[in-house]
Amino acid sequence: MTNLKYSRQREAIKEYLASTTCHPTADTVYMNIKKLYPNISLGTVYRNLSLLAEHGEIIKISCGDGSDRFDANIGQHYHLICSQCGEIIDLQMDSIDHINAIANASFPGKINGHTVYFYGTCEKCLKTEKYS
Amino acid sequence: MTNLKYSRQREAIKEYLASTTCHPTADTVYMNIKKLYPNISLGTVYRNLSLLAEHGEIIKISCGDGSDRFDANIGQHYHLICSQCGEIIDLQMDSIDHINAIANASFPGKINGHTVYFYGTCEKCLKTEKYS
DNA sequence: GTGCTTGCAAAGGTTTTGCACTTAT
DNA sequence: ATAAGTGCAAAACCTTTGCAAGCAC
Repeated sequence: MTNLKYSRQREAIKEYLASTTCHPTADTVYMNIKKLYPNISLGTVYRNLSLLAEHGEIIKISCGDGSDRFDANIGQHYHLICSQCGEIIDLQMDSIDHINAIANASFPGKINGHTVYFYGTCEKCLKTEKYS
Repeated sequence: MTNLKYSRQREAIKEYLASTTCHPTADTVYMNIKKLYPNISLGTVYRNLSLLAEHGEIIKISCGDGSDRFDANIGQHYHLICSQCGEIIDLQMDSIDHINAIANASFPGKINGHTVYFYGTCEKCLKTEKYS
């Protein structure tokens, strides 16, 4: 974990991520930062997203749909992946940290964390759904 | 979802997956099926793994480490990803299905499933760990 | 000045796809 | 006979990396 020296590009990436709740992909971040810094390269975006994730300033979401996504919200929260539109939506919900204890109960190793993705239908898609 | 016609290759893939609990990648499946059918192509393996997952005969595990993994155990169970050796281990544990209800409680859409990956240290790595 | 950061382009790894041929039904 | 499956190779896709130049400290 190397030292971080200031860079405008990284700062812009952080700001952009903080400004949205839509969990963009690296490419989406790239497209948006480009508006401000037209010369930024995709490699720089990837490098900074990795660095920021490594330093715990952002979260990397790998939901297995091709590209990873990124989230500046590092507080404890969970995600819903809408089966219809594919969007990732933040869930406000009670803690489910106790599932670690449940998993640990009969496991000979040691569990210290978890990643959860919920699947379902988001509010928007539910409203326009053809089949109730 | 197309009809499935019998094929030796697909049958071999199913059998191989059923014979192991180690959650192989597509490439590992390919290597192993090759022993039986030396001419099988990687494309065929990918096509069949997708088909089988689509039909619910196997599960695709995307833990975000580069390659997807596959599992013939389609019963309800969870996985631990060992932070030290990277292996994926099946967890026998009580149901945590109630987390859907917790997530649903204050969500305006509809939740009907979840994917959980636990992180920690497997038994083997725990034993050889330097720092207690 | 030193070392982290950048842009660019090339390469890497994983997965998908087009095509002509083969096989199951 | 027809539609699904196959092998092969190329392409697509996402991400990482080597390098020389630039910038922060």
